[in-house]
Amino acid sequence: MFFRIDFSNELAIYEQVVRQIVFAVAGRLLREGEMIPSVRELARELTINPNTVARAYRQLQDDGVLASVRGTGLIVAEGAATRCRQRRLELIRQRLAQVFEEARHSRLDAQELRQLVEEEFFRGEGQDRSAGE
Amino acid sequence: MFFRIDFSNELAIYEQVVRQIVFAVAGRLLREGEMIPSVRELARELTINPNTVARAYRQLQDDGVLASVRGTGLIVAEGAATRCRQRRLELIRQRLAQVFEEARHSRLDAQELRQLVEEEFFRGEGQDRSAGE
DNA sequence: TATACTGTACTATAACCCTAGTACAGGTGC
DNA sequence: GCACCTGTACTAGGGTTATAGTACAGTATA
Repeated sequence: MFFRIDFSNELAIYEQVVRQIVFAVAGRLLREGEMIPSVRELARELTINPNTVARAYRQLQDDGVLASVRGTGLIVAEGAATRCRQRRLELIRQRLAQVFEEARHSRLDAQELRQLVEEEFFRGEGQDRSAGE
Repeated sequence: MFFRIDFSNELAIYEQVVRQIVFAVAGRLLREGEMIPSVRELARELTINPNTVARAYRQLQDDGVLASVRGTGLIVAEGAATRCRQRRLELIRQRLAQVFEEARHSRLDAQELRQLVEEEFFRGEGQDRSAGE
């Protein structure tokens, strides 16, 4: 699968799972109606506790991203793609705004900030461009 | 003062305080040798617990950013400016890398991402440019 | 029917984060 | 000396996160 957990991240593990599934649906790595990994399977894969995965899945159901098929598993809900795309944009925008605000507030030189942005934007360019859309 | 706490932020409060002081020193809003707000004063101002501020200050001492003057208070340590500038760059770089990686991994269109970056970069341009350096 | 898989729901424990309150040694200024 | 400020160090309790383990109803498959 295409999920990774960053244990040194300040974000809670279950939040990372939620976020990555939202992003995966937004990027059509997961399609509407498609089944997602089971609670136990994903937990094993990420070496985290099944309860933590279950918590993420429950929240994603509340958000309308996932839907339960009794006794079988969870699928990507109908209409989730559009919603996730919207949410992905908001999340990225929010992060960018936060970094820029922080930088400006501490009077980091605009040009220096600009240069940082350019460097990081083009770093890793050409990665994650392989798998067929 | 120039500190603000975002209670909805995933970052722990004491971490936010640490971060903001590092950034303030980097941006010369706090100069070496200058006294910083007392534990109780900052706690009152931010409406958080003095223990939380004390914890942040203790960590900043361990990091060599602050130095204790017994019975009087805490000052910005000698040599802190350079160290904080370095750290600010790393922190910003890290955040940018994270956002870009996330966006690319979910196959957000490069141009769309680029546009988001431009929008947010120039939003708020002209703010935080007032107080005299 | 039996087996093996789903999600879901519990209890319990440990580690943090934050708050609240109290206490004390040390410095400053009247 | 006295009042008032400083940092620092405790105890205690509540909330969240993550872990471990157990249990059960529902579904698919052989």
